[in-house]
Amino acid sequence: MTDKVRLALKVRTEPDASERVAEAAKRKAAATETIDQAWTRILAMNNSAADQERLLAVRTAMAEGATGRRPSDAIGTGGTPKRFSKAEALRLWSELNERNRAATLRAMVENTPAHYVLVRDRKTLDFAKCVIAAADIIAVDCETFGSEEHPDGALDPWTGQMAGFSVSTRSHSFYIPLNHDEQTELTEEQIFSALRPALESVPNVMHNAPFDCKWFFVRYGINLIDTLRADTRIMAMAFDENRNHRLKDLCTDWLRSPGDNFDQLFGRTPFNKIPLDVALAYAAGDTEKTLKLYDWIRGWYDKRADLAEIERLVFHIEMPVCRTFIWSDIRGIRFDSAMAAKLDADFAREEADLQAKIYALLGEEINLNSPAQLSRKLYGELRLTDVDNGSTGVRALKRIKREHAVIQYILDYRGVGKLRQAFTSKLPKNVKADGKIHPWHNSWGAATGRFTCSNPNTQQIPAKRPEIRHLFMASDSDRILVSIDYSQIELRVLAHVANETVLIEAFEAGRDIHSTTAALISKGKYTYEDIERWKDTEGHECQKYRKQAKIVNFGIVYGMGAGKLADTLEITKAEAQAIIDEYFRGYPAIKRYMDEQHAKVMRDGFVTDLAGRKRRLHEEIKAKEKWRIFSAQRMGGNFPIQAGAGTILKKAIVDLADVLPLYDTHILLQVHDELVMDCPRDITPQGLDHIRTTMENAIKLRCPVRCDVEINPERWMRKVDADKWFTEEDEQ
DNA sequence: TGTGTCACG
DNA sequence: ACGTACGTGACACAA
Repeated sequence: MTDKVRLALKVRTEPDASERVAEAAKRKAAATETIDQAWTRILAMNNSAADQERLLAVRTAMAEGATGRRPSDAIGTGGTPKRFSKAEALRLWSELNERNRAATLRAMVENTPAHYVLVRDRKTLDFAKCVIAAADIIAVDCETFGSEEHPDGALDPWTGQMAGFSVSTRSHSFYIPLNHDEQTELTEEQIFSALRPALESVPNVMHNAPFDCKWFFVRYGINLIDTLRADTRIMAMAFDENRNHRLKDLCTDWLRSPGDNFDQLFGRTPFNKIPLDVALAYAAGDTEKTLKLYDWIRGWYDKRADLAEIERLVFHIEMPVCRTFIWSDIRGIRFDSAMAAKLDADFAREEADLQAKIYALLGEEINLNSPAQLSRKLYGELRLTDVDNGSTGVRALKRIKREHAVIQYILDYRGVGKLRQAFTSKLPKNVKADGKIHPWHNSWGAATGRFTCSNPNTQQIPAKRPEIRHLFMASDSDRILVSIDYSQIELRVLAHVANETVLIEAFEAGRDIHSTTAALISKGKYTYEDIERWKDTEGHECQKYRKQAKIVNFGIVYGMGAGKLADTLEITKAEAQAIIDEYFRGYPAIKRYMDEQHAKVMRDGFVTDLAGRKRRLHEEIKAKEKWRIFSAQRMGGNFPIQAGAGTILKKAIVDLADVLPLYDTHILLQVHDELVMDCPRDITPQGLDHIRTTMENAIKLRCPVRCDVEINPERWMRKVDADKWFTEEDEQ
């Protein structure tokens, strides 16, 4: 028997054996486990919040005798008892829910409060108009649905439809149907001509405002953005960034009055199929709760003086930024679908070529996108060195590149496959009828206060391979894309919060910060000037030092230790430790800062950034697993830096609101330390300077803040020299 | 639905 | 004495 065959047998037989053992254990457990023990086991599993809630409901229902195991579920094949599983419990929940649904809906309709009003005729419309116009604040929410053609339309104002919307004042809650199967006496025209003035003038509050604002503007041209006072999701984020922020759950936990759950009530029924009396009871309740939640949070601001900073953050930074990016997303960014198709075809051909080469080398057609299959092939059959527990990630593969010719092909295949799967073949699907991509910026998506972005995520368009970014274009031939990014903003914030004079002086002198650190970790072997002189010389030690310094500069911000640094730089742990020691010796205030932050997290349970944004880690520091506590300390060190950098950019966005209109310029995208804007082609150097200095002066630090301006006529990241651009423009 | 991988800063 | 890289979203696979 050859080794290869023996190994193949081993690989195949082992899981069988372990499966048999597991199966026997299960049978034994089923024979001995009581239902209470089963519940303890299931509830201790890593369940999603929704599942946990459902499981608890089933347990209660079981105890009350409202449901129970079916004999067919309790007995397996051969008459052996089957143990009670999570899947079975969730099946029981579905059954219970289905049984309860009709009754719940009936009860909801019967108990509809008297101040809920269904707007279905002239009289109720006039009443709604008067009540809304007289209100000091309203809550608004819309109900949407998709179609056969656009199944995701319920989430997409560019392809879906609005079933209706609800508006709450402090006295009444209205539901105004627009497109229900159940007809009313009113047309969309009648409804909006009556309500538009009131809707657009009274300050409003919403939960997840970008969603509803976009629907109203894109579908009906109703502008609720300029009068948007608050988004209760953002207010909730400012109160507790760790929890989920669904309206229903916030109401349950904070107002102690549970909200209705759409899925639970309606399942997959599109909202336009919902009877109007049910729609009223559900939708009017949502806006009423939103307004109550808003008042509840405002109440805390009034009660607690220490929340003044949070209140300021919400109303003077977050809400203006949120409003700006609702407009940005509505405006959208032009996308070159034809070029994308061409690029996609090129990538597909390249991918097929590589795949053929790989199959020839492997002698078998495995699925290369399956980590499991690839891992078995490389480490099992081919017996290549498994450097990272069977991982087939780039890092592991790069290290065994010399062992087999196929590795480089696999890496290339991965690279081109990623570009095609994630970008050239997917981005065109996000293009709407106007030829533009309308991303969803979530201005407080991350716990650190950073933006997130989705559908598509324009923050993760490749930067190293610029051809994908080139697909994003200026809106018109007389306009250009201008991208302005903060230079080394996180390291500047670090210099500021740590008050590290060595770093501050380097920034003041305009020195390259990686070269500064490179000189430092070379232990005096090279000066800053040496590094700068030799950094681009292939193979020179200065180049190595600068490369290491760059990784250390970023790594320290993340709380990187010697182990990870050694891993990344492919040096010994002792060498890595020596570099870190040298770094902290040269930047003593950074060491002090990190120690202070770690102590602060452990003492207070939270840390703050320069605008009072908080990261609460109370639960983490109480964890019994050491790694979670270490992780919390790293977060404590990293948060003020990452959040601070994010807050500077947000403050800049607020300040730019008064500047950009002067130059007919609009923000299109945010990529953490960068803003991509759409400008007139004839914008002046003075105009760009004004925009740049506004960003640089957004928040004063102990060191200067600098931005770089890139001029991209037509395509993102296809930049031209600014001086040349302006002199040539003048000649025309 | 969770996991692995990989794109970004 | 020991030991640790932060924050995201999207895709394909495997169950």
